[in-house]
Amino acid sequence: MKAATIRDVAERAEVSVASVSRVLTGAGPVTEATRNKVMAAVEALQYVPHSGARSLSTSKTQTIGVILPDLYGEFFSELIRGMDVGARALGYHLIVSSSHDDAEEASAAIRSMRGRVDGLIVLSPHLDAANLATSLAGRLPILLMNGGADAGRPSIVVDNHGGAVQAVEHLIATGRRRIAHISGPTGNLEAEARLAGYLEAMAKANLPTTVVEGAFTQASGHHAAAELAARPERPDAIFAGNDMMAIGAMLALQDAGLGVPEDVAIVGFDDVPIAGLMRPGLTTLGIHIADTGRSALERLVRLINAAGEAVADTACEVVRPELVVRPSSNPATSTRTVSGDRPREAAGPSLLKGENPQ
Amino acid sequence: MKAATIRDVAERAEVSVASVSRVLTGAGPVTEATRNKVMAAVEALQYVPHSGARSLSTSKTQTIGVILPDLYGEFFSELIRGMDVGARALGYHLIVSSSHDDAEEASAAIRSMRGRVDGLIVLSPHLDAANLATSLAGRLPILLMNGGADAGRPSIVVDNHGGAVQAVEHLIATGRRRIAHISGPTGNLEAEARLAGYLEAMAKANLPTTVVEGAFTQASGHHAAAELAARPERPDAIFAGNDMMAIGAMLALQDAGLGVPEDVAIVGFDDVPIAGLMRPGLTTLGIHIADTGRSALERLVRLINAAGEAVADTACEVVRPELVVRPSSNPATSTRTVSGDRPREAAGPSLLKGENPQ
DNA sequence: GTGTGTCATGTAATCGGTTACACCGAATTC
DNA sequence: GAATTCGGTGTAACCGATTACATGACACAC
Repeated sequence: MKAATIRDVAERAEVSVASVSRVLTGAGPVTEATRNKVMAAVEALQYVPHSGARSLSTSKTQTIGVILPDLYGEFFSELIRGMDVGARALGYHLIVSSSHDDAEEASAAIRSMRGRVDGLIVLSPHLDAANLATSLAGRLPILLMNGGADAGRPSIVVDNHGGAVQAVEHLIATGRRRIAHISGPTGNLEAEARLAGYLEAMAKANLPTTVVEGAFTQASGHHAAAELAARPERPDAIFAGNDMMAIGAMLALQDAGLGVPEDVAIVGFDDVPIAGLMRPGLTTLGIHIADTGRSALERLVRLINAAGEAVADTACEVVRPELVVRPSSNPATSTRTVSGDRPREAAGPSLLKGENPQ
Repeated sequence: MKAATIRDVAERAEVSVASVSRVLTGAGPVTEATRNKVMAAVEALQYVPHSGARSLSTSKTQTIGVILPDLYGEFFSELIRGMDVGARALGYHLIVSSSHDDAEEASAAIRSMRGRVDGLIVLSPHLDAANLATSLAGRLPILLMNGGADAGRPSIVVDNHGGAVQAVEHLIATGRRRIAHISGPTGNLEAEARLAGYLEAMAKANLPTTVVEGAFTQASGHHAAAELAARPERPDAIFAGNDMMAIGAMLALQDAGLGVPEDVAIVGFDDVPIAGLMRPGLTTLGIHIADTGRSALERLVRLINAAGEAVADTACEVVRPELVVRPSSNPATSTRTVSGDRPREAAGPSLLKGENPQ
């Protein structure tokens, strides 16, 4: 038994396909009697419009594509969660595509989405991918979240530089002087902005800098911190380029018998959910990840609806991270656990409460 | 400038639309010369076939829908990641839909996917949603991962009962006797199977049982453990229904000044990535989440391709969790950190290595 | 009673692909 | 040399919706 089409419904309801369509889309005038007949037939046949056919005639898909480098790790899963919430609320579907290691793969993914989506959100740390994206996608609305402020294109970026400065200034204010940085991979725009912020803040305070390159992974943070701990001039603080590296670093220091924060203070970046669960809780720069995802999606939908009109929205929205101080950088609270390290439930400003089963 | 259609390409290449289609789909015979002309035109016009139109004539979308209750938490994000990897490898797209609080919403989501997907993977803890799904989806291939062994339908379930028995037996073997269980929410099939396993193993060992109901969230685990810790007959071990509750419980016990595992041992379920990062590392029942997601997707694609043929695959595949012993249940290794608590990088049997940026 | 405007409805073109079928020229077979 | 394949190509029908336009019924005004 094949699925019912609009003609089957029309036949059963003894009306024309046009009337069925009008009832279903809500456009155009129909009598109450017709509506009832149609609805009854729809019910009886379990009819659901075929979205491919609909998209062919309306050239709308009610679907948004999200291009990610990889959805490994908590940052992206939180982001997607926020987007999903936004999409549901606006009646959109979400199609995700990840694991693009290079610009080539990313642009192939973008191309394969033609006719499948009404707009794209692109998170790509690859420098030129953004350019490729714009050239390839034709007139498809695109929202960039690739970390570089690409003027002239609607985009959302995190103030990585400002966040890094905050982190360093916090460490200096709590008495640290030998502050090392574990950076993200070179070539990644976010990583470079955070590194630049670190260097600037250190220079301003006339302190010497130490940088070890990591790869945004927990393992690389572990490795980098182990190396730093072994140096004769061991740092008394580490600012890591993201939380996962900060966590790796924390475990490495603890494994090496060093106290956090007594011997070495640690600050991360992102405020992923795990950050508050570590002991000691991790000081970090909080971005309301899910909220950012949601508002990104909402903005893209606005762009889609405004397509063709005077496109005033090419702004680059900046998300300013806020410093979340936890025991990992705060000697005063080091030994005993401090409340405020389970903020996901209590204090989190996330509007998006979750059931969190499993 | 509108996007190019197949007719534009045909015109520019001076061939018919049929030839263009044949070149692009790889079906049917074409001369090398024709192929070259077509490819040149495709290149020049930046042509990409409109997938809505294609799906209309072939009734295939190369897209798979995933229905989740909510993608909050690490379990689901890992699962999606695995599915995404599998989908990419097979040339499929992934459309996710989450946050369905009840059977009503879930079935609405399923309905809205008609014509949009070639098959569905449904993870729904709602008892009757499975039935609804089958009745609503018509002939759409569906793979159930809803936790109940729904005979006659292809499905994948975790051996929750067996895993729970393993957890309890491990605790008994390491000398614990007053073993409490923090269960998942009633009505959730997985939670109930784990509870049943706990009760059975305890009965077999002639030990008294203690059960506190949680909600699979970290907060509920925290709350439950705080209550247990305050009881006169404080348990010497806690088996939590999942890792997030186990983590909440661990933090609560530590906040109450109790030692883990000296005073109370803890075992979780799922082996989410955080589990190995806690101090002490959390003993848990490991499911290779991403691998499971990937193989689920691969199986669904097989089902899709076999549609119509003798449908032999209605089996219920069982994933057997394996006990991952970490310090939270192992007094011998309690004080000093033990290697093996960063298995994600080194020992993890996950085939799916990730870049893990951010 | 005729003219006019409104409203509900039906007919058919259209969106952009795929593909059954017809066709044609060249190679093979008798 | 005529008959038979057969590989390559083009024409046009079709997938299932939306929607411009035509039509028909009916009410109201004159």
